[in-house]
Amino acid sequence: MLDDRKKKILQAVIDEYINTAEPVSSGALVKKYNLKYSSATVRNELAELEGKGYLDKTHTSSGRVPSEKGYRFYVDELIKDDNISLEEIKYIQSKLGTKVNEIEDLTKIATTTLSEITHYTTVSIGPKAQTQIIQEIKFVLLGSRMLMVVIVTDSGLVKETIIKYNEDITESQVETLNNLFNSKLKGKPLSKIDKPMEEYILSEIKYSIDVIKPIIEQINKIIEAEENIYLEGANKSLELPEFKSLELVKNFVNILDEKDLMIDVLNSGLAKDINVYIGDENENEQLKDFSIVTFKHSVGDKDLGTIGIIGPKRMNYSKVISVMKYISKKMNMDLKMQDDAEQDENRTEDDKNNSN
Amino acid sequence: MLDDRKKKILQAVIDEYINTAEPVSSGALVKKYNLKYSSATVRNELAELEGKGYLDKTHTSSGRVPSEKGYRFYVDELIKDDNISLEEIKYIQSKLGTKVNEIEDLTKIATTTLSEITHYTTVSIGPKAQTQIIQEIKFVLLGSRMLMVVIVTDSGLVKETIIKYNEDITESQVETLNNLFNSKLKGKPLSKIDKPMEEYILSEIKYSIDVIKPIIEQINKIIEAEENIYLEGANKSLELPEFKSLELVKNFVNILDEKDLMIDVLNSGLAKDINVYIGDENENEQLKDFSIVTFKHSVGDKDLGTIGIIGPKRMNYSKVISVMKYISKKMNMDLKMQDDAEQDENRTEDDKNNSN
DNA sequence: AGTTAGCACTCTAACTGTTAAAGTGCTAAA
DNA sequence: TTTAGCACTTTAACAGTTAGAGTGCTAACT
Repeated sequence: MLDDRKKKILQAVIDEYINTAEPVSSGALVKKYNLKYSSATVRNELAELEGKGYLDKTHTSSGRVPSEKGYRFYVDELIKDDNISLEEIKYIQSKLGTKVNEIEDLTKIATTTLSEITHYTTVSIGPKAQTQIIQEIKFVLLGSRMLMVVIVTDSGLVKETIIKYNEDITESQVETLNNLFNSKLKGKPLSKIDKPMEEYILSEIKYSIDVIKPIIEQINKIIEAEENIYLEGANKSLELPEFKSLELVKNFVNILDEKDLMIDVLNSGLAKDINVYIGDENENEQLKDFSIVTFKHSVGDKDLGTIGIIGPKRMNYSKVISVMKYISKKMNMDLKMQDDAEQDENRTEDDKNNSN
Repeated sequence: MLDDRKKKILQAVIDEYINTAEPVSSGALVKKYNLKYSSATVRNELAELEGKGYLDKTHTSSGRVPSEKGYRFYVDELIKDDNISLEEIKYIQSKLGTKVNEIEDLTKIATTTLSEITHYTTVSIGPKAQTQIIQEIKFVLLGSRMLMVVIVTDSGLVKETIIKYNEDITESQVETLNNLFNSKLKGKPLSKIDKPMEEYILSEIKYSIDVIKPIIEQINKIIEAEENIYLEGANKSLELPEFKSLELVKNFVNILDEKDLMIDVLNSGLAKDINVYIGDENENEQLKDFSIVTFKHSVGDKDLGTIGIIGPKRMNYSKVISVMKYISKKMNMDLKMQDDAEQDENRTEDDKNNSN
């Protein structure tokens, strides 16, 4: 499609524009990138690249600026090698190396680290509860009228909620609840706590509907609750030259404030890969002046959360993608190790059972 | 200090400025507020008010703008009656009327409602953990290597955390932990889980330091963790005319992003009252162009969280203070009722005991 | 053929000057 | 003590000018 010289010039234009945020002139390209052609030749090439839709101009006599098609080509074809330094790798290792007890904490640490290294605004959400498999449901009595429900899923996600009653709950009631819910729901996906299930449990249990009803309600609430969004480095973006426009700043703050929007975007990405949405490629109208890069992290097919970067279309895609790739790999390794440890645990138990 | 006419004119200037965000001229005052003096007389009064420091000018021939001293006088002396409509009262009642199981949820609802009614940005934090009294500590085994610690305090705050082990934990160990921690810590403030306590527990318990150590660490982490801040309506502020200045917008976003700063401000307010900080009255340099209004809500002397509004110095103090007062009263009533119910519960039990 | 020097042309950004409108402060009279 | 009247100040908006940056095109060169 594009010959080598055009590719090289296109890459130079985009690299330069990402660096300087100023329209790139033919003269500057020749000087800074040691091109062995004159500015006039470069001008002809630039005109052709513009004709093909890879570049734009801000006005008739201005330098060139990448179009969205240009950025897309750049992301797909032109950035090849890893753009991550040894210091950055070490920093990531030190941050992700700290022991955490809950997956969400690891996600938060990764989100913060990603923002620190790239200097962009990052967002993340935890795993989608609905798809998780219930490993255990535990009812715990706090005082005499407060019941805590704890649900543990197979990927180690822990969700808990509290129900307050106007009458006392006894330990034997709690025992019954534990048995009933576990026998019925262990191994099922969380989304299974639905209407038929509710009716079944209500028919099964011997005491008052007033005890069960709020439990089901409350469990459904935490399952359906949109994952809380975690945001880091909103202020960093504002230092970028594109945010000299008040309009854009307001749009940006509005986007970050509208949590459902960010949750949708994070959820829409494909698993097992890094997703790049440039400007108009975003479904939502509000996002058309921004680019978003996301990745889901998971072990096997278990969704463990999604992390994303949002910034201007003039984003340092090469750095962002490299750092994300590394963080993604590192998180996977950490979780794999943990998973293997659990496997070991199971195997040891099996061995014990066999030797008995 | 100020005669009645000056007070009246000062109030008119501030009311008008809060409405229009434009410097107020002598002519506009006479016309809009039906003053029975000519603009020339008003001009003389304005000049005197300026001389006394209650008003400022943006340039020699401009209208008047309230100074911080002016706002302070306005807040302390000039706003008297409640500025809250029946619709607003009903809306608050409907929002705060929904049943919640955890105090933090009530605080969040109140924060959101406050933002919706005032159209300002609101922030809140939960109760300070350190001062709470431990009512119960419960250890719950999830699977065989995951231990959950749940702490319930006297004001109904529930904190929980998870510890993962590399070896199995038995139910009897959990039992021992429950007995030991409860016998030692029940009725003590959360802050009491300190070094001497740690050593005592370690000396008392019969098994490995590897089990206890992470528990103490993890408990300390959740106690010392700065309360998560809850933010609502950041975008609403940006519609205000003061945020035509890019500089101010960036400052504002930076402030909201710097969570420690907001936490400090919320914590610094006095209990049992509404705190108003106008511009330079704020300790922090970054806040000098903004005003902050906060209140703590509590039952008795139990701190249950703090809610605040942040906006430009040209804030509708009268509306903000009225709405806050009402929400504060309403929250207190709700919690009082709940408290009374618990009292009832205890009394009923006492009665039972007595009748036995 | 492809490349390039040269030049006319375009557009922006910064600045200068001008003008109308808004508002004050002051003086002198009521 | 109040107020009408007026000179003075400042802003904001608009128009005009200019220097500089950069392009596109033509014609010459390899």
